Amino acid sequence: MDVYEHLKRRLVSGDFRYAEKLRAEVLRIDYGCSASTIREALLRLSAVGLVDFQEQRGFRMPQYSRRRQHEVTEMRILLEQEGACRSIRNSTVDWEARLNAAHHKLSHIEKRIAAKGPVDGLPDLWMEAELEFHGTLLSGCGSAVLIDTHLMIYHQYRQIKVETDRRFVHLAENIREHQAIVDAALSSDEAKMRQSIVQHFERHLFTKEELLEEDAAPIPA
Amino acid sequence: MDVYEHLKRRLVSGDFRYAEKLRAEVLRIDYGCSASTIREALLRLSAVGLVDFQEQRGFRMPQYSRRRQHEVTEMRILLEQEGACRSIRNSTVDWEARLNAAHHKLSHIEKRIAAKGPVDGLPDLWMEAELEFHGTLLSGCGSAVLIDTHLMIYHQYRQIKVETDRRFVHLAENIREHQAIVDAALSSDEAKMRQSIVQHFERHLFTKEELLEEDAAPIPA
DNA sequence: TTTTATTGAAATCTCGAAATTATGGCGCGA
DNA sequence: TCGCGCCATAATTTCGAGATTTCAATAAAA
Repeated sequence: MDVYEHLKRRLVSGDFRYAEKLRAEVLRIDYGCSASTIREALLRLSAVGLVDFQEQRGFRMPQYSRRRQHEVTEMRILLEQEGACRSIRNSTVDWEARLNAAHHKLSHIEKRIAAKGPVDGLPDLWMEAELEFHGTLLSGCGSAVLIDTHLMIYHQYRQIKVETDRRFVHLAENIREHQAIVDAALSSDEAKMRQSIVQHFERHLFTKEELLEEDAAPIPA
Repeated sequence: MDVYEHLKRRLVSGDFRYAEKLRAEVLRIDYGCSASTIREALLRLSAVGLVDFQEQRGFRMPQYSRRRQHEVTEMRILLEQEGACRSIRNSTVDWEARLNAAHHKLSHIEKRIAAKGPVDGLPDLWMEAELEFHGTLLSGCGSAVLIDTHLMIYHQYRQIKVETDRRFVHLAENIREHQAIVDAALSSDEAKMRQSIVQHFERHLFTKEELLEEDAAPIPA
């Protein structure tokens, strides 16, 4: 079993609570390996921002913070706008087809959740399909560096938003917003793409006041 | 001694040649510690893109590639434009002063190099001052995530460009370009800032043809 | 000659124990 | 009662040896 990949999955799937301590000696039991192997995975995860690491004080799931959610969301906007617009500029029929397919799969799952609620393995399927959709959006941009950087930020975002996203509060809006992104792609309209991406994310940004409020006293998710 | 930080420094300072193998058992001698400790540092460095890691095949200094230089440069343009413009929007006297100071230090070193050549510890001083300058540029942007992401990309850029940058081929242009960035900052002119940043980097971008040429046959730095 | 097997050496990875450092409880003195 | 230092316990980090895998050189076969 690949400890690194599996721990990463758990970190962005809400298996750990915010600020929860991650003890190698405890986690080793789940994987039947030594603590060193777990430590190795945790160190790598800390380098990509999914684990908080302090020397001599061990590892933790990151603390939730509005400011961090705000900044990571801003970063997603920046990177997805750039990547999507470059994909449009390089636009191929293949890319459009793949984006359409990814959107079709995603919206199918979203509609099932809208009908039945988040049952079965639907939340996991949704997470997978959502990543696939946003990944496909950038897949035509022509820059592996941009794609990798975005993937890193995407996982940080997922980790911050698991708890709320798993409740699927904004399902109807999400469906509309994803559709708007596909429309912009198919009409090769960069301005519309930029606008659609902002609209998709702006509800997860905070106002200056909300951020300052947090500085005064920590606020749970 | 902090193995991680020291190895990082060596990786971006040209201590290793492109694609050179990094053997933990060899490096341990430099640091007087066990191979596991080196391995740990190398794994973390691989997570931030400064070391190539392949399972069961060990660690390497990354291979040079035009495409990678092109993509990382594009990424720096994107992130520094965004960060610098946000710094301008939040502009404070303090930020302007710090940018001015960082630029003053940098251009002082650059002028000494222009006069005497890259002697003494000047290249190291230059590297430090250049990072300080570009870091200060973003320091007022208000986003730790943007700053951290930029820093990661900055180090990747440095690693790719050490060999050429240490020869200080474009010193005169660099001085002018840094000055243009400071001017844009002091006049709070976002459009001019974006333009100055592009001008500072565009000579490190490649044409489509140059990139395709590399795809046919690998090309050394 | 070219390709495939074999085999020994070298590199990598995993492990559990030892060394180091933090943490929390208790007594002492203010 | 409160603060401070000390000690026992627990957690983290380092280490070197053993197990596994890769690499390279040579031999065998096509």
